[in-house]
Amino acid sequence: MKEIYIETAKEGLQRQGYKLTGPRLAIIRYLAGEKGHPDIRQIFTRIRSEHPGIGIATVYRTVDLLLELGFLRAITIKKNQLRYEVNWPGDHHHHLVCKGCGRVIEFGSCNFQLISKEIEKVTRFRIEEHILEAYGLCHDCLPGKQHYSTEKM
Amino acid sequence: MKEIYIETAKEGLQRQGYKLTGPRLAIIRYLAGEKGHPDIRQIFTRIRSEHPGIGIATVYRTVDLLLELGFLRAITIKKNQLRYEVNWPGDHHHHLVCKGCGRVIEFGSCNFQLISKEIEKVTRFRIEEHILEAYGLCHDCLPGKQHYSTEKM
DNA sequence: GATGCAGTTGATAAAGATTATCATTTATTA
DNA sequence: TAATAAATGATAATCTTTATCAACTGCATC
Ligand SMILES: [Zn+2]
Ligand SMILES: [Zn+2]
Ligand SMILES: [Zn+2]
Ligand SMILES: [Zn+2]
Repeated sequence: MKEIYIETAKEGLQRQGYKLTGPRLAIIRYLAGEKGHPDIRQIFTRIRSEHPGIGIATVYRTVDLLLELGFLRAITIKKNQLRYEVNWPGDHHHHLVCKGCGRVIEFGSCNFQLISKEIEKVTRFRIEEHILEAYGLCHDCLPGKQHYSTEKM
Repeated sequence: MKEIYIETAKEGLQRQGYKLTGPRLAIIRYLAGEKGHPDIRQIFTRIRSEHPGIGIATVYRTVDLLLELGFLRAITIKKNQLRYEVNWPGDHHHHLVCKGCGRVIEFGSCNFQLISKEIEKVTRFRIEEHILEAYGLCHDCLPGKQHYSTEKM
């Protein structure tokens, strides 16, 4: 799976005329093995540990490129902080974020395609992608409904 | 509608112990009459035209406060740029953004609630809100499928 | 394998966005 | 009206993202 992704990304870059450079390969390999949802800063520091010379600008550039080519997805865990994850083929899922502790859970039960055709017809748009994020409280953060006692104490 | 929103927001602020200040009222009134999806900068410049002394920090603070209290919603039109809109009671809608021209259309046919209960059961989260944004091409941007000819010319 | 070149990189400057600080002002209550 | 805590505006400080450009490199050609 991971190897297939790496190969597919490499082929994709080359087919579109982009060079297979060391920094790009390092970023692709790292992302292919990352299970979480790192932000730019995390990607940068992780890559730099085994590829010390890399610059932050290259990370921005490569992440943008991988987004454009569809090898990455961007998600919004919290305001003003984009996070990234591999866009595994056939793995369509979304995220549930706990507003208490920040925990992120993925869920695959998306029913957007049930209404997208109708929306396309009405709006005459061609819908290519969508993002869906749900926010709430996880089981650990639920019980203490301290909102009343601590909010304006 | 607009007046009701303004009154509700004023009451909401006071009930939670926040002062009804000039800057806050100016921002609330402006937002109540805004039909689009302004960002912080737009809110700031609009408010300043009739409330010249206001500082950008106050706009940030007030917008954050209104978000927390549920009087505003944040949406993501494009990467790294939050935009805001009034959270009208009973008006649940989402956005369709054209990747070509940036045009934004709202649609109300959301079916997320059909799966949210199941997700809550499985994950033991309590879901409080969700964001859904669709991206694609509007009718005007569709015809010229110049992607092939211009992309790497 | 050497050569040429366009694409890429890293360093760093520049620009923008957001937050922190703090003296002054203001809404609210009594 | 006076007392008080909250809020504001100016601005410094911090972060984030983008622009610039000389040096470097993958890759095609020979
Ligand atoms: Zn939690
Ligand atoms: Zn989906
Ligand atoms: Zn809207
Ligand atoms: Zn919805």
